[in-house]
Amino acid sequence: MAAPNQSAIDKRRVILDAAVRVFARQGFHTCRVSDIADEAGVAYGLVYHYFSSKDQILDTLFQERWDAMLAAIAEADAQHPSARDKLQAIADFIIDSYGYDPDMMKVIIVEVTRAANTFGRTHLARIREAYDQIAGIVDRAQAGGAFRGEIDPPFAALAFYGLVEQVLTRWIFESEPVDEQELERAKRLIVEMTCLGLER
Amino acid sequence: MAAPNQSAIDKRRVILDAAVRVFARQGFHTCRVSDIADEAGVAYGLVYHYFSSKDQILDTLFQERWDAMLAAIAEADAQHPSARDKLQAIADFIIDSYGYDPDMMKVIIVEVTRAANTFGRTHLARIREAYDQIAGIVDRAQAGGAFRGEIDPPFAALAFYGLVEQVLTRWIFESEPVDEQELERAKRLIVEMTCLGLER
Amino acid sequence: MAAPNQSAIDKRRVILDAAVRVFARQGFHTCRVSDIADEAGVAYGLVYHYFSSKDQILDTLFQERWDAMLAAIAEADAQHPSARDKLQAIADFIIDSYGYDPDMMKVIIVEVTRAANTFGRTHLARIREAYDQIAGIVDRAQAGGAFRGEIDPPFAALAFYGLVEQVLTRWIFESEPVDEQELERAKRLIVEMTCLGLER
Amino acid sequence: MAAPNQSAIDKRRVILDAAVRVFARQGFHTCRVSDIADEAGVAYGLVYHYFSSKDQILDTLFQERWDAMLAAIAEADAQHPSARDKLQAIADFIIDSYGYDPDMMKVIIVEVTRAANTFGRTHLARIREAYDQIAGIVDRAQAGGAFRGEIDPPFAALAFYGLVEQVLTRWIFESEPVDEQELERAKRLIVEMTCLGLER
DNA sequence: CATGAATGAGACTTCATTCAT
DNA sequence: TATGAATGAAGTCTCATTCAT
Repeated sequence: MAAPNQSAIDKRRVILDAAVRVFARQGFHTCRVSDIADEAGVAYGLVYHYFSSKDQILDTLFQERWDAMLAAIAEADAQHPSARDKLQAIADFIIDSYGYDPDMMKVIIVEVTRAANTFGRTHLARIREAYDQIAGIVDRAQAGGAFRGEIDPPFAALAFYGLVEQVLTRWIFESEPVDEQELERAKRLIVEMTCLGLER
Repeated sequence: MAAPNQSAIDKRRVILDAAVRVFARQGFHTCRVSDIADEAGVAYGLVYHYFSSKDQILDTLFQERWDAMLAAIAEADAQHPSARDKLQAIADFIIDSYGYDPDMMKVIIVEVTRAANTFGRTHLARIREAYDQIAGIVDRAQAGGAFRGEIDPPFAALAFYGLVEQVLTRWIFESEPVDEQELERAKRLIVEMTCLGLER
Repeated sequence: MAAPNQSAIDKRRVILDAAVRVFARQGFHTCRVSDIADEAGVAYGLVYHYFSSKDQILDTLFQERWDAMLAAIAEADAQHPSARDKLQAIADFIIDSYGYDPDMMKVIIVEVTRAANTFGRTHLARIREAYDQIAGIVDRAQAGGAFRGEIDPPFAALAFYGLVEQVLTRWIFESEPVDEQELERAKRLIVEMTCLGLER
Repeated sequence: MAAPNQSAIDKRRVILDAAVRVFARQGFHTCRVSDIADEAGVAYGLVYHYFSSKDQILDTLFQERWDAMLAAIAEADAQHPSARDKLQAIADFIIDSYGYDPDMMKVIIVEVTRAANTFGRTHLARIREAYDQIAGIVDRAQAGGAFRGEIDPPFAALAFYGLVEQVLTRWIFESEPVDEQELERAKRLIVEMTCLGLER
């Protein structure tokens, strides 16, 4: 009676977590709301008690995840002095996120991008924020002389994030789970590739 | 009855072209087969005379486009001696493809490449071929000493294609059309970024 | 725990009154039980503490109102000697009821009649009682010579009640509230029309 | 091949006719679209090929019927010189309509005319036209001296139509079908009551 | 008495696909 | 080749009702 029921199972959370698994497994368009309810072990109608539509579940998932992403980027920017270390921290965060919850990352990458085309127009601005923060890091590194000035920062952000996303996409399409060693190798190569390029 | 009607409007082509516009505008899952028929100006049933299903229309679109893509990569590899020029030719081809038919590229990227669960699965092997060809280019450049050996070729292919796709994705979700100058700038920066990296 | 809470707000009454407003505003079929609870300012489940179903709320409303109606008719019949005055008293009661609580009358007229078709079969006998009482008034007036005998009493009851209902229906459909003067005019005309007819 | 398929069964018509029976039997809100499809003997989806919603079926039914009603009133007004004969012709038309297709009249009265909140609202203006035409008949009869001037015409229209509707409503809620003799009696009494009133 | 989370049957509507002409 | 009516499975969402607290 003193504390709000912390021990009680938060059904909303249960549904959200189940949705991640179902979206990852079957895809947003292919799965049914009943699949989510079944996966969560709750009654059909309860999904609509907490969410107004199937779309809103995906929306919520994206928002939660993207908030964490933006926070991590800000944190990376604040913690590290060198641009390379900042990018490394961001890459680490995203790659570790995949290691921790590959389903969630699959949903974010596969479904939200697709959805941005139709109902997710709202999220575009939020997604852009991440790019802008990364571009800011590059911009300041160029000003400070650590990065060369030929590549304009927004473009550099595309390259960095594009590589990260491509790595995740590759993992997503592969059937086998990714081991710790592969995660570490990816973290290192992403930053190496971004900072040094291919040419000797 | 005598000659094969070459002059007659190729309805199959008309339907395919209409599908590109409709898929780009509404998304594959959101549009109806009747939308395609309407856009093409043909009767509902005719779509099913030429295609066995809605999926098959997208399949056909992807195959046509990806064949062209693979041919262009092979051509780029054959025509140019330096790895950098090869990559430039590939980037040029893809960027120009977008300039020529942005709807088509939008469909390929949004509806096929990202459709990990449902659609993309089918075409995975074919998509992989493109990566492998690019990786091959890098591999040979490393062997020849033009590229440094720290980045393994498949990973480099991810970086290159990831950047290209990211640029297109940005354009896709922007409302305004992209002008010629922007196309040229992108072509240059993609190769510059890939080959030289950010660090000075 | 000691005294029966007379001063306590009678939640059952609150719910019933709220239901009248909600049914009037949205219609019985269109509104949700939660709308009633919201309007009443009580918890969802409390509605089901006092009523076994949504139907039963409408039932209760009808019964309360129709009891009053039958009592008023009996009273009118008892108080006045002339048939015309009896009819006038009945018309006055119904019209004044509308003036006092138009929502309630709207519900009775619009929803119960509709409902009679489906679940309200029960109320038909009770509704018939009102007609029968009015017919009885006419019958005795014909026997006493005040009314001419050409119209059989049950039919006359239809004409009288039909006119009253039609007047209310008109008001119900109109958006603007009805003023006192209009109420009085209707009372007068209803009886005039019923007793004297149109022809000179 | 010459004539447009006149002999072909008009499925739209079949669905409409089936809807009348189903709405009359179960009520608009209580029946399912599948009930209509079953009653019509067509596939579920065909209902939606011809009508955009369940509501629109009822709309269509009302419009068809009310057009006939307005035409009949206009015809009655044009054909007969005396106001009493005009009213008689109108009463005849409505009563005969019930005799011919009681289900249709039940639907119009129970589901549309009384559906103040939701449905009727849309058709209000059209319904009003009928009242206005009847009021016009009364108005001219008063001007010509055939009717006395104490009752204002719109009010007289309420009385006339109210009685007709009340008679039909009575029949609707009685279980037994109405015989020819009863129809004729009603026609006569409606006009008699309206024109002469109850008092001697 | 009071609360509102939980249940799940059921309705409407959509739309890919088929088929008779 | 071409048409569009016809089919019916399937999915989303609603909401009356129950129940644990």
